Amino acid sequence: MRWSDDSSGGRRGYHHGNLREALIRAALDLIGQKGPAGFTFADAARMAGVSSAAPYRHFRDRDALLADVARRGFELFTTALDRAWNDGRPEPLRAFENIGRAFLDFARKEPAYYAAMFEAGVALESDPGLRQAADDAFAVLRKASETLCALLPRDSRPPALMMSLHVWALSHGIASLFARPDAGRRKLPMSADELLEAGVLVYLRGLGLAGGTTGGSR
Amino acid sequence: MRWSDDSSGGRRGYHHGNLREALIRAALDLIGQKGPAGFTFADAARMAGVSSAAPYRHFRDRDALLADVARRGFELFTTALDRAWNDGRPEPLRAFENIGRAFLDFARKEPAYYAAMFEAGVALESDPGLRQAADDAFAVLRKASETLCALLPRDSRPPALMMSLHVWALSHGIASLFARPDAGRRKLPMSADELLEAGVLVYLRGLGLAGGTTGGSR
DNA sequence: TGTACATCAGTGAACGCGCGTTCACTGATGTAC
DNA sequence: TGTACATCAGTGAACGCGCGTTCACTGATGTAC
Repeated sequence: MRWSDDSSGGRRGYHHGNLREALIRAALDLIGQKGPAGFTFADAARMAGVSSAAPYRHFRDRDALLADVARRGFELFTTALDRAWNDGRPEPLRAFENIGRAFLDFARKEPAYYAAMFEAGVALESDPGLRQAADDAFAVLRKASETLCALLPRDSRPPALMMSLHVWALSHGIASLFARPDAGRRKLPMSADELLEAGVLVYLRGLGLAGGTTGGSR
Repeated sequence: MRWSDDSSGGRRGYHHGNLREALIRAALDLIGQKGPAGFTFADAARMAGVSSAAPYRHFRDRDALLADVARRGFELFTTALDRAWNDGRPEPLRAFENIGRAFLDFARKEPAYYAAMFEAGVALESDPGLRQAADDAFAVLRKASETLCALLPRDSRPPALMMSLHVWALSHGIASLFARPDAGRRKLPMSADELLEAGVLVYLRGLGLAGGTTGGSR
């Protein structure tokens, strides 16, 4: 056991003390700068201030490190979504929209994690717990969808799984097209947040879940 | 001028005759096999059967080749979407759904193009005409959205641009999560096509555009 | 119809570079007694 | 409290490899006259 909070790369002698963490932080930095493809094992070692052989004490190879980053990303993602949902408070519909905002927020504020999770092509099997972590994140949205569905009369309830897949896909689509660092690929008439919120509202209205008519009354 | 249809790499002597095309085909092959990150200039040259210096006669560098692939991808994409829309025939709503199917179809059948277009991180400025080609593809969806919007009474028309962005994002989200070679990341209770069609229907209903109530009547 | 010449699209050898990986090693740490 | 020892997490040198890129070159093609 050791001081687990050796802030950013400062060596304490021969032993690094927290190389595993330092490598992960380095990976995040590098992915943030050059994308998941541009990240190399050697670079991460250099950034952590160790020799290029050192990382092998902690990760089988580059992919193992990436998979670990992705897993952690999903864990943080789950926490963020769960906090946004807040058990459906103050009110399911509003809480549902909060999930959407949290989704985009995460993509924007943690582009490196997001890239490792969704764009690095990491196989979900490459790390024990990665698939589980990804499933956990999705489960938040699924649970929220179920809560919303339960508000409808029993004979007009859409499948909650389908609903959560739709919202998940729409959120990811908006995030990856419009809320990433390489954004500006297309300039929008509104923010990504507004776009997602509007989309989810229209969708929910289509399910009979959100009030209002089509017009401007909001 | 020369026989432009020298099928797949067969040299005809000292001059290749169609190296530019052969390199693009090689790039598509390689991207299809190993993803856009795994594609290298040298590999493309090898696959086309020329020395590693030859590609420089046709492309400034690797990125220029990728950008060209992306541009061509968008051109094919535009054609596919436009054909699916078919000027709104036989009936706008059905034609609109055909666009969605064509979108996923393209992602599935041309994963290499799709990756170059949406996942390779190619800057839209890196090729003259790339941005235009991307805009043209989007314009098909936009035009279709406008046609649908025009079916609504003037005072309850949603902005067509917003509508097309929603459908574009949903389509891309579903394509990139569920309709790619690396799919199986999550197994679905329905096909990607059905998922997208259902999503678009719910969305359109939310706009007041598609008939039916929420229940199972379809 | 032939010849000279400009142009073009290739060659192949060479270079520097950085990556991934292995290896025997060694300094630091923790622990048994 | 001290000492011997096992374990662990690093080093640093070395390797093979493939990539990107440049260079002077040369074979093929097209064209002017």
